[in-house]
Amino acid sequence: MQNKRPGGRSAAVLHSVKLAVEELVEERGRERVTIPMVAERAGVNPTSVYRRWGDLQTMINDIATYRLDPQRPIPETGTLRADLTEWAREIVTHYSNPVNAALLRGGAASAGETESDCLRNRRAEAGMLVERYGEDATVSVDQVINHLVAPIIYRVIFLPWSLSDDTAVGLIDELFSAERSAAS
Amino acid sequence: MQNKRPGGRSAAVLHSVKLAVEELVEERGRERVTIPMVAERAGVNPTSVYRRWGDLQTMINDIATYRLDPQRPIPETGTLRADLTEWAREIVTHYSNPVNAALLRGGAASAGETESDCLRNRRAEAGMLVERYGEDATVSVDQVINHLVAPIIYRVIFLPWSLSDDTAVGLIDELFSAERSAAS
DNA sequence: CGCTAAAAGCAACTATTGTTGCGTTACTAG
DNA sequence: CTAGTAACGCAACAATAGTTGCTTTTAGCG
Repeated sequence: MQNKRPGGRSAAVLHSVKLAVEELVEERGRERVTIPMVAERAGVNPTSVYRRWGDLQTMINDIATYRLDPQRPIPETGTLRADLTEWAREIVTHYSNPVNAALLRGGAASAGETESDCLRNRRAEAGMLVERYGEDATVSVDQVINHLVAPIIYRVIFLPWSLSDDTAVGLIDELFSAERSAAS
Repeated sequence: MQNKRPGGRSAAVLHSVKLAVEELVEERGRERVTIPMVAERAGVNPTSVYRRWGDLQTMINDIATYRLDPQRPIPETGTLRADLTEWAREIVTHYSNPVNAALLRGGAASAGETESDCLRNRRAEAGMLVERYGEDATVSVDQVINHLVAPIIYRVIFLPWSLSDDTAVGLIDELFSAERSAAS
């Protein structure tokens, strides 16, 4: 994706490839998408795609990783609980979009092997949120991963129909219910 | 996989294909395994594979689904907590094997689209365990999914190095810690 | 502007994947 | 044991994926 000419034609190509990947992954599932297909849909020469990304794996992962903008503002309401609630709702909303869900499932397939992991940014954000409150934090990062992130992601991947708007708040309620100690 | 001649040569083919898939998925990750590759490794004609399963997706999913025998005995110790502990340890152990982890990641990729979901059996077992104790159950199936299954599966897929022998007991401790009410 | 080189396009090619028709093997029912 | 047929193997073929060398366009910079 790094590119010494980020503007003009390159940008246009990138944009249309992105769009094509998203459409195709949603339509057919990641497993049934190929580079020639993407190139045709994007109105771009397959060679350009091969040369920029090398293979499908890399390309889709790359596109998936940056779909939820890592630069976006992170909730900052004053309490950890409210921050996490806001943040979790955002994630649920994001993955309620079938495109994003499909990209996540694709990312899961290559999670063990490649460097790029499409949830890396999410975990970094969780860390920031908790650490912001230092000693006052009543839950640990591990607890956030285990009982907030994991259930959401699990459901997105395997039980997408079980997600609803209040999935996030339900999980938060449980997470904070017992004012549990921060041991993992 | 249904086959009107389950014995003899067919069985041998099935067995060697299974083995080949497991080896290759572990070696190269599911995304980089192809049917011709599997056939060659198995010492079988590619045509046989194409005719039996149709495509890679179906084949791998089929093989992954039955790797943790659905017929195996389910823990029955007398208390829900002990049963779940035993059961969760089994799952962690199972997925600590890189072959199984790789197959799971593969299954995730096609979870949204196909009928066959390689965790279906796991969820059925969770239901059985909890329902066995009826009203006495202090945790709900949903809680087991959210706070026991989900964290394990999430870590298998995205953070395999973070799994250890006591991951299961840690999660069980948290699940039962507050004698939480069985609301989800 | 006008250079320079990075990135895109094109075309010919190779390699791999997937299909089909047909002969062969060998499982299973009787 | 035998007949019937399901599943396998083989070979030729078709379709698709990926590579390479070269030309054309054009972003970025003085």
